[in-house]
Amino acid sequence: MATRTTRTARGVKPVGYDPSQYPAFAVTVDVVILTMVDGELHVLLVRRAHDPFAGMWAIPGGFKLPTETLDAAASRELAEETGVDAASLLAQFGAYGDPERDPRMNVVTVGYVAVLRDVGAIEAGSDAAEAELHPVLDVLAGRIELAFDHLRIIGDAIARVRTDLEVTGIATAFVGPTFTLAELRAVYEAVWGVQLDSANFRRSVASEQGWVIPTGRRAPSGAAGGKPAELFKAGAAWKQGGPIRRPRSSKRGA
Amino acid sequence: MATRTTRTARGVKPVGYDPSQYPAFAVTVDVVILTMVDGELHVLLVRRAHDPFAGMWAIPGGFKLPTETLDAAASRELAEETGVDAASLLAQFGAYGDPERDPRMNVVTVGYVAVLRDVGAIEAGSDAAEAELHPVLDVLAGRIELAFDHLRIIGDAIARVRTDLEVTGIATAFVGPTFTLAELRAVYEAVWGVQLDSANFRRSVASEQGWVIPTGRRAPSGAAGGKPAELFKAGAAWKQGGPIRRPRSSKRGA
DNA sequence: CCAAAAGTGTTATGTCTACACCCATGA
DNA sequence: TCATGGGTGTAGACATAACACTTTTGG
Repeated sequence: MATRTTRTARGVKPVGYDPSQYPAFAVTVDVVILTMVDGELHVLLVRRAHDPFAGMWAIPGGFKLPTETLDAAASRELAEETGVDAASLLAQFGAYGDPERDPRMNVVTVGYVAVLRDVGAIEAGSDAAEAELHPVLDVLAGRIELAFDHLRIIGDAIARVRTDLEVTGIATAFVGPTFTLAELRAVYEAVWGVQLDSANFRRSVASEQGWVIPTGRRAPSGAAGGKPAELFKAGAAWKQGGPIRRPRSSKRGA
Repeated sequence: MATRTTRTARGVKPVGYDPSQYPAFAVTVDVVILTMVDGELHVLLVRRAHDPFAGMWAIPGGFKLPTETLDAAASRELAEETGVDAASLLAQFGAYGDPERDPRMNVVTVGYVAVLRDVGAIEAGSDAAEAELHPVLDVLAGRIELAFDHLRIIGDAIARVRTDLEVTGIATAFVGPTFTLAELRAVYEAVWGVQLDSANFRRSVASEQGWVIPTGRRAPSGAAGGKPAELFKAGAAWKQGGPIRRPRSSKRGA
């Protein structure tokens, strides 16, 4: 029919293509950088120096260049912000284009989440007044004033990480190249807000092959003593998902 | 430090905001419309009438207007394409911005997936040469020539639906307002590419309360006879996820 | 020796799977 | 009455959860 033909010609892609004829947007990439500090999930925020939203906290981000992919833009932003060069840690989780999300112009932003260990060390070397780690619980509870729609973006990032923890091997990104099972378990507990039995956790991860590989070395005990924990490195099985299923009913709240 | 301050001022959002100073992109929304036909997952494709990629198949889409949200743009596209007005069925799953994805201009597109019943009936009323349902297996196998990066986009949409089937209540979107358990089970089997035991499926869905609500009515038997199946409608429990867990090892391939 | 944390063993309780069997219908 | 698909029952395999117990460290 005529309407369908018209729609197809108009809707799928423009036929005549004077770019100025189509609405122009700025495209940015925002990166939610998550890390564990003292068994609690934290997010890296930067303080805005200028209006709009001067003085408020925001997640780092920047413009996509016409010559780079979205993934490359996110990778570049992550490297500029933390010095970490690890594109594999980045996962795209959403796009945001509400008309009023930036008061100055039409901006569509694409959200990426990066899960890292030791952002603290990297970040501590720079001006703490400009970039800081905040507990995600504080952020999600609204106790931190966030610029733009960044509260929503961070919330979506957390939701994504929660399901990715079960479906992908993202858990190993939170820990270092070698880690104890307690460290790995703390990741699940912090992200899901649950308490996992250490004995059962060990069985799920260490008895089946491919998840963790013993290094033979041991981590030093804590200040209060305790048996030194075995150090593992991540196996190949994480490519196909995670060994831990999210408990269906959690005893503790999130 | 100076570098960080500079980065923050530059990276997060522009301070001076002459829009022409920042790279301009066209922003489109593409909708992957999925439906079940004869127990097989199908995707709605439209044939392109003009270059580039004239004659090839593509997923429907169109430009985002500066005055609407991304969700609204997707909703509008879905309504224009199928006549279905159901924003709740739409789920955003990815953004695509490779520099060369559109040979004419810088286009960033945001992918949405819509899961519907009876696209067939709607689509049959219009010109079949312009819009057609194709089995996703054919598409993913590369047997259909697709425009742009639409093969990748469709692949991502399927991957999203596969996990959403376990995590969200999207399964009910494939079936009508009332449905038999065999219809619902066929959704899982088609999307996951597995065979589920009908007896065990019934137990998971119908013995626990909140998933399906009996209507008292029965569906007519098929041509070969058989006991008429009970008709159910979806309960409220689907808001918090699905009752069926994806089997860890599938007997049949996907 | 004592507290603390790692690591092992054991048992009860669910959940998943496979399959046997009965029920209701169209041809 | 026979084939077909809906629906119920049930026993074994498997997974999960809970917790007692042993091991190894720091103080």
